[in-house]
Amino acid sequence: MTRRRIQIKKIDSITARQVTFSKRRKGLFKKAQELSTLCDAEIALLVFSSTGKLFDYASSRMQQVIERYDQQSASQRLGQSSVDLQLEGDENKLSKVVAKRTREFRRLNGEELEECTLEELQELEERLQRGLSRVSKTKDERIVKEINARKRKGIQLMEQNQRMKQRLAQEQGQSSESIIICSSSDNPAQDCDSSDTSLKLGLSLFK
Amino acid sequence: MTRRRIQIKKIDSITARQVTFSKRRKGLFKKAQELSTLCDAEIALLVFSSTGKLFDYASSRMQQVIERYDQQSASQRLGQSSVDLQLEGDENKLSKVVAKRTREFRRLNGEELEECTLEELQELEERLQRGLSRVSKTKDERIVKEINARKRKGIQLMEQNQRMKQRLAQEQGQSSESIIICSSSDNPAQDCDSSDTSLKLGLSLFK
DNA sequence: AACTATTTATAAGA
DNA sequence: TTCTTATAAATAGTT
Repeated sequence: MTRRRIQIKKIDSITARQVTFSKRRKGLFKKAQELSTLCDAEIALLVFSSTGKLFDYASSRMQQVIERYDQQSASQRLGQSSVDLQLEGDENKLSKVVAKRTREFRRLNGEELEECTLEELQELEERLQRGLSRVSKTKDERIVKEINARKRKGIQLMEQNQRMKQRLAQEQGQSSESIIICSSSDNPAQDCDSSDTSLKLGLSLFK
Repeated sequence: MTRRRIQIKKIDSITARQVTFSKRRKGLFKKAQELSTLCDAEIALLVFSSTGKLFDYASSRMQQVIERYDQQSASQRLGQSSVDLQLEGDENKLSKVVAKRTREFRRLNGEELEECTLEELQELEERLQRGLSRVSKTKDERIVKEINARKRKGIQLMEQNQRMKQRLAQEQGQSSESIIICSSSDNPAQDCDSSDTSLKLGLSLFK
């Protein structure tokens, strides 16, 4: 951007890279502050140098901005229907986020539990219990929901089969062919009730 | 920065502000990308417009950069040893970090639990159970440790008392004064065993 | 969304 | 690192 134009690719020379990093970082932070002030925007900027040093700027409290981002991006992701997510094959994104957070959380426990006071441990214990009960409750609700969904779907399919069987019976009465279409029980609800619950703990069957 | 110089303060005109926001935001993001590429820096940039719209850039995965920031800033805060922290009365820092993580974690659950698949819920449940049992175990160990410490301390104190009582008995045998020093039981261990356990759940007694 | 006169940012050099 | 300076890039005001 001056004496001569440069290519935007990693600078080979370490010293030149450091100099450029220093200069451009300063410029970037200035621009961020200006944008925040001029346009009343909430901005967070995190920069790690190649040597690992952290430089950060936030127009308000960093944690506040990050939390706002987490919320926003979460609701953006929730904006799409879960069906779309699954169709796009992105269903693992959420599970990865959850897993990472959980790992982080456990790492924190593993490393720092010894440093906690009794009060902190009790608080943590209570929170984990609350979290666990909420997760368990949601899981149970989900199981019931999936069972019911399967039951309904089964009933629909059975009804369709019944109708088709009747229709075919009429047509085949004309062509005098035998009717062997639906070999399962004639009670769809019972049919679904007796299905193995462990199946419902596998991947959703209707995505 | 062009036709004429401007003051860096909030732009009054809403439309002018929006135009400037759009232009400068574009410039800022470009600069961020360039810095990342040229200097091999890991960068995250979060921008919320005054209307609440989110614009973000991250040189790698946003979550990854934010976690690196959290770690960095946490370890900066926890750089001092926990002993020092306690001596300086900063023992609450750790509890705050723990609390923040836990809040984050719970928020994630709260917002996204509905979107989880059954498998994710089961995994979460298991992890929470493991985490909970670890926390409970550590808490119990801590309680036993503190009870034992109090018991030892009590025995020491009682032994001291015994010795002093004897010494005073000798001296006061000379000055013929009465001996009313220690009014508690002569069994220190039992004395401590009967102390209210709830006391041990309060602040550490020996920090 | 385009244009352009200026201001800013900055690459190379000291 | 810091300064200097020629030049590239960004952008305020205008159309």
